Amino acid sequence: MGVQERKARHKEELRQEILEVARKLFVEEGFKNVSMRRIAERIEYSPATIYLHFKDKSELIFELCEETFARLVERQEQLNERTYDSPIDFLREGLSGYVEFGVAHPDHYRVTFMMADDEIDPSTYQSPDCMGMRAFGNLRAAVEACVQQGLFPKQNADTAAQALWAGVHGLVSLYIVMPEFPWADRQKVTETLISGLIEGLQAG
Amino acid sequence: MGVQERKARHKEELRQEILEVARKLFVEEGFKNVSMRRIAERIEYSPATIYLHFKDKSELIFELCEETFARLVERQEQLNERTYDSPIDFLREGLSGYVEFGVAHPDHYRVTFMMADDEIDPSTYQSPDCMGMRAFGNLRAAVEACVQQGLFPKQNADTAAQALWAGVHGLVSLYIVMPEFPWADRQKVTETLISGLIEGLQAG
DNA sequence: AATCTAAATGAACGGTGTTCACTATGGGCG
DNA sequence: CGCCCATAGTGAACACCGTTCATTTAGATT
Repeated sequence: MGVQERKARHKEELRQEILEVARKLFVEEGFKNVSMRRIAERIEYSPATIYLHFKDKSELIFELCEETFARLVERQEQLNERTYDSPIDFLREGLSGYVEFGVAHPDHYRVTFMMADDEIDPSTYQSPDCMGMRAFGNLRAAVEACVQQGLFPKQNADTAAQALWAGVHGLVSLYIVMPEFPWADRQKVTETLISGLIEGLQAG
Repeated sequence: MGVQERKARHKEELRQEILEVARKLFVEEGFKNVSMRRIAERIEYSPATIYLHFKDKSELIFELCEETFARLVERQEQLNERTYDSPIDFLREGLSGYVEFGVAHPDHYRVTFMMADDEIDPSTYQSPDCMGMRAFGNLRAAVEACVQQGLFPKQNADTAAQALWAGVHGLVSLYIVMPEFPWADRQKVTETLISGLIEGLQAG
């Protein structure tokens, strides 16, 4: 009965090859230029074959994004293992890490958090246990810690977390969409937004 | 020579009819579902005719966005005519107006500030005198006033304006892309971000 | 050798933006 | 009036896209 296993292995290999080729196309030429036909050409199978392994294009790209966002989540959880003078330092670290990550993986970020429901399927990309949402969850937890220690007086954890998220998301998405904009100094802008918001939340 | 004028008028009428039909399709069915062929069908001309009036689809949609963003700019400039106790009140008004506007015109906002360069042409959408950029310019001016009056100590106007812009842009774009997200309370989140940031900038 | 199963595909469907050689219309002029 | 020419308009094509499905192919089982 080793035959079935070999077949299954073979199938999994092809699946991985599809992902590999798609990943390469995706990071090198962006979402728009990844087409099922081009992937098919590169793996030397017909386009229809891809549909034996993935429901549709959205699902395929989703896996690539999950893969990449998993690295952000991992990094966030590594941060968790260090100790900090204050939960605010931890939060700050998480926020700037988020921005760095987004800028480093613009296409993955775009697909995950900047695409309309007619291009991607929100029910998969925004499900509570997908990596993008888990990344936000970690951020929320960091805010929760601050609230619990009374560092963000009069703040609700959810509200504060969402405001902070919007802030860093705004940075990332503008950096991605407007690389030619005459930014004052990205580092400084990022710092100003993060520190500004945190101080504002502390002031209450 | 009234003939040429009549012809020119007729041409302008057709141009306006194209825009009108496109606008209707655009707000009712979103960017993705506005196709040159569907516009052509509705104006009862062939698709090729549209290209006698617009360079390409991007330019056509751009005009619609300009039109709409012009209303934001206008509103901002009306704000300018009132007087405020503090330039901070004026700034706050501008920021919440920006968010309201974005949420009210999600498709126009998406095209103007959330699309990649392979879908739209940044050199037109991000030119310094397009309405989107003028809207930011007004915001920047409001920040400048705060800086000049020493209300944002140790802050550079550009850096602060860009941070604030990123903040409100983040709100708008997340609201647009994730309408199903369990927002705490959009009003409160918006308030938290705007007030938080402003207080942070005041604290310096 | 015949049969069954799963993988793979060719060809099509219905769409997209865009271009271009061509036709048709109607005003200007001899 | 009839001819000419500019301009408006178009049909058909190009080169793509995602997706589906009836059909073929290949390989293992009986």
